[in-house]
Order: sequence, then C-alpha cells, then structure tokens
Amino acid sequence: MTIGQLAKRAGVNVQTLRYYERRALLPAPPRTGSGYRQYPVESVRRIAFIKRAQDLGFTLDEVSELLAFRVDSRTNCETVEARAAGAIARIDAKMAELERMRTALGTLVDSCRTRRATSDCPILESLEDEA
Amino acid sequence: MTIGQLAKRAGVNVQTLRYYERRALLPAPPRTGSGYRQYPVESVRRIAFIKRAQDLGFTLDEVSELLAFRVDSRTNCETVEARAAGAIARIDAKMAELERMRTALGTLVDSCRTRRATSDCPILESLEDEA
DNA sequence: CTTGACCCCGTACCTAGGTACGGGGTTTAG
DNA sequence: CTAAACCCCGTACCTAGGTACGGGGTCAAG
Repeated sequence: MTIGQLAKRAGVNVQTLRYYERRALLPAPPRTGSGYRQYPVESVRRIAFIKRAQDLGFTLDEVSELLAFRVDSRTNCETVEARAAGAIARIDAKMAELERMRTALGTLVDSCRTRRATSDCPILESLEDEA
Repeated sequence: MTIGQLAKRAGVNVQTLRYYERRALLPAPPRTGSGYRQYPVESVRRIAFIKRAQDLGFTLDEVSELLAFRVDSRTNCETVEARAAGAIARIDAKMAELERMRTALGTLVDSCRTRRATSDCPILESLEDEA
C-alpha cells in the first residue's frame, strides 16, 4: 500500500501521515527500491485508533502513550484509565472557563435587551468599568 | 508614562504593549526626543478594557471592533450585541463539542470500573473497534 | 563617568496539529 | 515515449496571542 492509498483509505492527508511518522505515531514502514513507503494493511486501523482517540480529546502525545500501552501487556487498565481521567479533567476545566464566559456574556446581552431605551450600550459600559 | 510603567500598572508585559500597538489595539503614543513612547494615563483604562473583553471570550479582532464602536456614535447597541451573540455562539459550539467528548470519555471510564475484572481494557478496546 | 536599569527595533520562537511549497525522481496508462 | 499522477525530502507557513533574543541607544544615581 502506498502512502497515497493509505491516506485515501484512512481519510487523512498524505502530509499528515508523514507528520505522524515524524511524531512516531506511525512506525516507519519498509520502502521499495526507489524509496516509496509500503504500508501494511493494519496501518488503516492504527490511524483509525489515532483519530478516535483525538475525537475523545486526547492530545497526540497521549495517543502515543495509548498506542504504547496497547502492546505492552504489563500496562494495566488503571494506567489507561488515569490518562482518560486526565483528559476529562482538562475538558472539565475548559468547560468551566467557557461556562463562566457564557454566563457573563449572557447577562450582558440580557441587560442590553432591557436597557435598549437608554443611549449607552450596557456591554461597552461594562467593559469600561473597573472590575 | 513610559512603556515599562504602563506595563506594570496595567499588569501586562512590555512586549505585549508593543504587540498591541502593531495590532492597532493601542494607538501609537507620542515619543520623546530620544524615541521613547510616552503614554497618557487613559492607556491604563484602555488596556483594562481589552483584558476584560478577552476574559469574556472576545478575540483581539473583535476587541478592535468594540474599541471602534466605543468612539463611533453612529454605532448602536444592536451592533455590539451582535458581536456578543457571535462570541456566545462560538462558546456554545465549543461547549457542545467538549460535552460530547466528556460524555464519551465518562462512559469509557465507567465501563473500565465495572469491567476491571476482565483482562482487556475497555478503553483501548473501544479505540480499536471500528466506528 | 560609569554601571545598571530602562528603552528602541526587527526578527525568531512558542503551542498543536497539521498544510503547503518547491525541486526533483518514479511509475503507469495510453 | 511521453504526460499525468504519484512519490521523495526539507523547509516554511498557518492560527492566536503573545514571549524571547540580540544588538544598540538613553537616562539617572552614585
């Protein structure tokens, strides 16, 4: 399988595959005499694994770890669970931050609607005021 | 006020102030004979405005707009409100995405806890499986 | 009158996850 | 046999919001 065929099958870009190889997410495959990469069929599944993990919010560094855990039989489920917990904590922190912004903005827009009559914009006023 | 004094008072970095000047968030101040920037006192408030808007989730480009709206009397509250609504929409989209990941990860960790007895890690298994 | 703290400018670097470009070799179909 | 389509590599570029570096000028205290 050439890199282009793999890219098409896995639904990613050729450059992305080479990037994954540099990041060691994808092992360097054997080459033909002229230097073309030749991928085994299971590469498709490996890329799917990477993509699914990314969709769950794992970073590529964490995906590397997960891929290593997969082949290391000494790794137990707790280790994987800890990585998942880390990802969850990161997501929760981001959500809390977004929640805070969302609430503040919502309040401002509401005051904008009720105070439409007065000349000054409550949103701009709020941004001008000292904390 | 020199750039260093302004930076200290506003709680930002000197480089950040020069960066804001390049981004036209901060007007270029007058200079001394030797080329030193001399900021008026109101610069502190302007930077505070920028920081508050950022805290609400506005991008620097949007902050530029808000700053322009502030001095343009033709701009009405609806325009500002529309920018706020855009920021809210962006936040909501990000939250929905995080929510999705959070739910999926939570389910995986739960199955990890219940199926701890078996040898295979449900998280890794889930990542291996076809969608 | 010198030393340290400050200022100038242009440019490069950082994160994360890729994407694009340019110059060159290879393979395949007609 | 040739043209398109593919592959190689190294490097630069992208977003966003800064931060750091290096070489050089300036200002105030001792």
